[in-house]
Amino acid sequence: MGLEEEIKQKEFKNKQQRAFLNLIFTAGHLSLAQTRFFKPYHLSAQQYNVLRILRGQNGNPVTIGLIQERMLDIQSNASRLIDKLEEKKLVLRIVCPKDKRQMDITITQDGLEILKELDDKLDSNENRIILTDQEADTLNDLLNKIREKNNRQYAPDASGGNKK
Amino acid sequence: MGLEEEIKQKEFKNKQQRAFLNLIFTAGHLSLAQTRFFKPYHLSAQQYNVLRILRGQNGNPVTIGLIQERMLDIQSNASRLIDKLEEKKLVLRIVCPKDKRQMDITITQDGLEILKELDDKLDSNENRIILTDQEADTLNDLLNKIREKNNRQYAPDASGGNKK
DNA sequence: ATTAAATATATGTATATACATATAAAATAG
DNA sequence: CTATTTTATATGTATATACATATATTTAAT
Repeated sequence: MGLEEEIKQKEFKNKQQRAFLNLIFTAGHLSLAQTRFFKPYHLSAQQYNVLRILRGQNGNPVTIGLIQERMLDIQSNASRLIDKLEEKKLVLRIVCPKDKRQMDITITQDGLEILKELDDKLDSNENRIILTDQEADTLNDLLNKIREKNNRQYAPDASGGNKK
Repeated sequence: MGLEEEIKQKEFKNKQQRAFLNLIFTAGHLSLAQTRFFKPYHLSAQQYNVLRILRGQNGNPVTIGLIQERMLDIQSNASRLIDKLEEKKLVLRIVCPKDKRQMDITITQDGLEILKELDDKLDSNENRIILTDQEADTLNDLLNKIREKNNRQYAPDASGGNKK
């Protein structure tokens, strides 16, 4: 079903607007699907993302800042995410002895296990993006292009207006 | 900058995974940009979306349900969104006389004016998706394709697992 | 060394999201 | 016509997001 039917809107200002709305719309769907996928594990997609980052370090501790930097969700509060993961005993957080401002975060055995379980489950579903290699590349390129423009226009401090 | 540099991850399982992550990542950026764009007007992107739906009705009242149906964000709480818009006097909400369960929502003059202002501002920025017509079409098609698969796999009630 | 600036992380707060449940009115069944 | 089911909307609640601000520690300046 095309975007037009889904949101019952026939008219778009131009193809760019339609693609933009479709992007927001589709991402919303995917992110809801993700939320639902992770829910039975009492994890959010973000938390899963953090666990993967940690696993990627092969046991080396990682700071909150580094996690923040690598997260998909740019405004995410890594500190509170780690809180949640720590509560669930999926990560360990200790003060870095070299620099007491920093926290050394590592993934626990429990964390690794839940990741394993999720990976298996995701494998069987990961073909949820059912695109050919070429299509996936095209999509990837188009998204990069959009972000490139977007980054210039909406830099972190560009408020985009200042009405009252 | 490609996704690889932005999230400092060189390895993806496959092109599909990279495209999927890029989609989530890019949408996050766009939606943050939207949030910031609307902030000076004390509106959210969703609220703007609702106002546009209302304007599209040319003065005919619209029910909460219809708004919900047309919204980009599928799980959005139209009822509470209308609350906010009513507080700001941008919409009018009255009980429908024909069916007292329903609410008749209409956009106010204030609502129309703020929309006009935003439209102008958006016009000058709407080229933020700087794609050719052909690229925009391609993107649109790819997104539809993704959603199509996704809809089948993650139907509203498909929990996707049921661990504790 | 002492004060100021920078950095890493945490916390407060207002709003939004996801979802379950409640309330009220209308439609339908008997 | 009364009881039941369905529909339209609202509310409660736990969690997440955006962002401003606070705290602690290190680095730099004088």
